[in-house]
Amino acid sequence: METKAEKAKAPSRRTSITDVARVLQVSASTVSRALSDQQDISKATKARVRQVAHAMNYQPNLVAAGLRRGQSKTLGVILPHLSGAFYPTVLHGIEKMASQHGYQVLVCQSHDEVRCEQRRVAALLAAQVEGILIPVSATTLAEVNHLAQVQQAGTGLVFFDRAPADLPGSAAVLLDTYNGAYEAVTHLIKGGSRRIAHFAGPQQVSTSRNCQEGYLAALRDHQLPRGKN
DNA sequence: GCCATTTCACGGCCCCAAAT
DNA sequence: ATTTGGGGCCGTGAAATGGC
Repeated sequence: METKAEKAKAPSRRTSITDVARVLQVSASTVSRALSDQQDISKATKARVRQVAHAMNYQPNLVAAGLRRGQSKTLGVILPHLSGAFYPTVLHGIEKMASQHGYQVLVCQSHDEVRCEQRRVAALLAAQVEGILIPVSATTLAEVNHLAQVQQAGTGLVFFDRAPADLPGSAAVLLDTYNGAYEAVTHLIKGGSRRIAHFAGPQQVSTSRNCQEGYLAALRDHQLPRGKN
């Protein structure tokens, strides 16, 4: 019967630093240090290790490294969807900054649905991500227990674009859509475009409630009737 | 046979000791 | 002083072991 050690040597297993070390007849420690370019390894050894590792198609196991370090160097991003221009642009910025700081990014979609968002949050916590960036789904605003669990786990949590109102202690990067809409309408009115300013209804202005409220507040403050609907 | 407990393996990093 | 080796550790799950 096959032993555990023999199973571990199955040919389908991916190449580890132990395999590279065995070929080079050095220790796994030496391979690890050579591949991470530490100073206390000779140039000749580094070159040999890299050559053999490349030839054996070695890929570092980030899970194992994170296990020892106690950090995964991975961030999770949960987006409602990947369509349109906004979220892909934000994701590009997140990945760029994460990469600059040595972090990987895991991206999931919530499909703008709280149940799906809960599953994605659980999966990212299980993957030991160090932080989660998320614009909460449209149906999450009244149901934030899964997000509170992220905080309780000591995992970083940053909202962007949309954030729940009743989750103290969380960080958020938000667009000021209320004041943006208010300022835009005020600018039109002061520029003499009173008709243009109240031509549309709030739902034509934006799907964002904040934006709609800013629009309506500006009309009210400048004593204009609200738009079509 | 079933259940609970213990042991082991996984991959890579860190620290200390030993060799040169 | 520099380079390398070896053991321990991390969290999890599978396998082995023991007791009933």
